[in-house]
Amino acid sequence: MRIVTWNINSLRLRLPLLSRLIADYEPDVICLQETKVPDDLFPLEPVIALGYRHVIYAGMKSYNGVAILSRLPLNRLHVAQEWCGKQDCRHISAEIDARGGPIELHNFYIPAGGDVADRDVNVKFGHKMDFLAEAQTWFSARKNLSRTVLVGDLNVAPLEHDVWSHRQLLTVVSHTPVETERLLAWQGKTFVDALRHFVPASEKLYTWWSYRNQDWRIANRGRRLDHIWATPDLQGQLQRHAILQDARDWPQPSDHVPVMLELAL
DNA sequence: ATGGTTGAGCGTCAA
Repeated sequence: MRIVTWNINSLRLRLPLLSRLIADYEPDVICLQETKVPDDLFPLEPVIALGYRHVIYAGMKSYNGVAILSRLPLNRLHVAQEWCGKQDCRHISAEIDARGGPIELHNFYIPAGGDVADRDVNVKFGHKMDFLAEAQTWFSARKNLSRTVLVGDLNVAPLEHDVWSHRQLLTVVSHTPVETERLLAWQGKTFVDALRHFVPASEKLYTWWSYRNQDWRIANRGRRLDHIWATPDLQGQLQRHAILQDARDWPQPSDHVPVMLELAL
């Protein structure tokens, strides 16, 4: 089973790129963030035409928005509709009908957190920290969580080599110690970092390159903001991963690239 | 310290 997560930064604008992703990588399940489309305008017909008959989404005008597109049957899980008391379309979850039993899938778009890493002067940072804490609480209350995959744009690069310069980014939102500690506390023993299962922590690994560099490849000031976690019982099924870097050079690209996990299911 | 770019959708705001 191939699962892709991608912050697409407007689904309607990048439908042609979605089609390219599908042609190149044939994912069974695609989790999207920043769809930026209200539910009544969701491009359902084109998505179905691409072969994804099982589709769930939660979108709003202009901002945020998450969706799961699947070739396998899905049951939407109506849990935790609200995070931090807001209905701002940052989480959607489903059970995937998989061989050997259902897989529980969570797709998150964590708040970016604004520019200043201080909740007293920046409410967006406070929101991000509260969201991470609430997510940790929610998952730690789930006893015996198994056969669960969590993906998304978590907007935190937790490890030293998840950013181009650990030293220079220690004060930059996404890599500050309070954020990275909180993200790792959420991951805890509940989840395995599936990408780092394949790529040692000593190697640089990025999934996002800013639009604000003339040549992203030459500057290579990347960060690993997009993640795939799995419960430890799935560790033996982790088969392959891919960071689809080439997508950063597709026409009118997202600043995030798709990330794929293949499970032996 | 600052600015650099992109998207949604028409105000700037968010990233």
